[in-house]
Amino acid sequence: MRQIFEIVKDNLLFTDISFSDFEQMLDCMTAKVAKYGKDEIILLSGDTIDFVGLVLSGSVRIIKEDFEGRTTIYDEVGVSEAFGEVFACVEAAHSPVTIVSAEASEILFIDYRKIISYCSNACPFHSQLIANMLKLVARKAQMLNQKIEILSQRTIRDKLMCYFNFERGAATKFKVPYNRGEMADYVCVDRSAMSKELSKMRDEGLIEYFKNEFEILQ
Amino acid sequence: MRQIFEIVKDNLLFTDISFSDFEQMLDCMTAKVAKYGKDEIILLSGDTIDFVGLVLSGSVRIIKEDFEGRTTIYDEVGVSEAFGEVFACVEAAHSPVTIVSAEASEILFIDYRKIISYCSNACPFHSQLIANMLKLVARKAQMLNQKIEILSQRTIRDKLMCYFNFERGAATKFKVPYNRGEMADYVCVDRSAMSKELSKMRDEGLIEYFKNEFEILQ
DNA sequence: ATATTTCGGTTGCAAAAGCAACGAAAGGGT
DNA sequence: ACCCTTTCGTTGCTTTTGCAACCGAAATAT
Repeated sequence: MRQIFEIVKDNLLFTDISFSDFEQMLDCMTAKVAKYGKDEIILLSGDTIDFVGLVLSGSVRIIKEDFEGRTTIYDEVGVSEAFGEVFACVEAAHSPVTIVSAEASEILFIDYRKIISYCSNACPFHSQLIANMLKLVARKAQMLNQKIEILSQRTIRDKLMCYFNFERGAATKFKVPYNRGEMADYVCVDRSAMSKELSKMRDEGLIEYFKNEFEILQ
Repeated sequence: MRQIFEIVKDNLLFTDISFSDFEQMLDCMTAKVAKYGKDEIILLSGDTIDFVGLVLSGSVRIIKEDFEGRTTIYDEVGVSEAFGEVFACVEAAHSPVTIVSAEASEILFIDYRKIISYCSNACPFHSQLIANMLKLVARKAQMLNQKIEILSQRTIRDKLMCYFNFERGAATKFKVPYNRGEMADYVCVDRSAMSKELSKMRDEGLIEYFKNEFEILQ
């Protein structure tokens, strides 16, 4: 329990929530932990989603499978990060996305309704929790905006540079959580075309890379 | 005042807020109404954004200007709808987007901080307001997801069909709020290429259209 | 160690998209 | 009514992208 708290306490959802609050919360919220192996499906597109998931170890991916087998990677969610908040909050009957574990992972599930509705025990931290949830969802919306900015670029090169700029932050060297095929799915272009473009960019002295490590050369 | 309430009361932000609550709110929230002519800039990218805007009449657009003059239309916001919530909620120092009036418009601005922080008057509706705000932002995030789905399509035709499917709902005939150039900016493709594709789709008996009115055939 | 699968770069070709320019039609203002 | 601007379809051309296939290297399993 203490371990779990140590992992998730930095998440926006638990801002100003103490350990004792947390203990009480999990009690009154029918939270549960589940383990998944690599590439296991956590939630299938079309299922109802009424929980918020918190990654305790490993990582999960939000993906969408095209009716013709093509998959788009929406996002990757790492340790202490949350997923499912948005769909839970709009109380969408059916999830438009599928969620899979990208590696062996442990997930803490919290019933969404218990977060947003005041419980009968009148826990004093509920209003704090809702305010936190607001921040969390807003942050997610901001991430989605970034993704839109990437996808609105017209050429593969521009998409890549835009993505790299978000990923790098202030650093010039950075790692991406995807291999080539996955990165192509993330920026929604053909893998071989992307590979071609990356080579060209390296030839022109724009970037340098090795495996999933990239460097922007000024 | 009553007029304003009649316009915005259907917005998610005011679910379960009565008129008397609303009156009290605007008092304690330093809300103000402003008028804009067509194509006036309401907020310039880079400015700080600490308000939620509610469209009382007309409509506004969320756009992003590329450093090389190209503009992308993120979204169009009509009467009784809100904008700015996301950026206000993440307390982003600088807005990544520009907001312009698409036509003559009246906007109600509400100070964001006054919404999310409990005011000294201990207004009883504040917690309701925060819960509403959560729904609002989650809804916005869902819209962004739809936009990503559109942009993740590889061909112009697929982008258009995806967009049309969101716009049409259950109907086969529907109007879009954009002219051709704007629609091209919205789905992030070249206008002439889009025009070409629309003609082809009409030739193939897929769709029919006249001005900004479209119809999906069978 | 060897077999098998995954990964990633490359190539050639076909399809799609972007770009620039043109012109007709529609719309708005004086 | 006339002029000027905006809108939108069209065309020819160039560039970019997608696609399928291949191959060697690396990773993983047997």
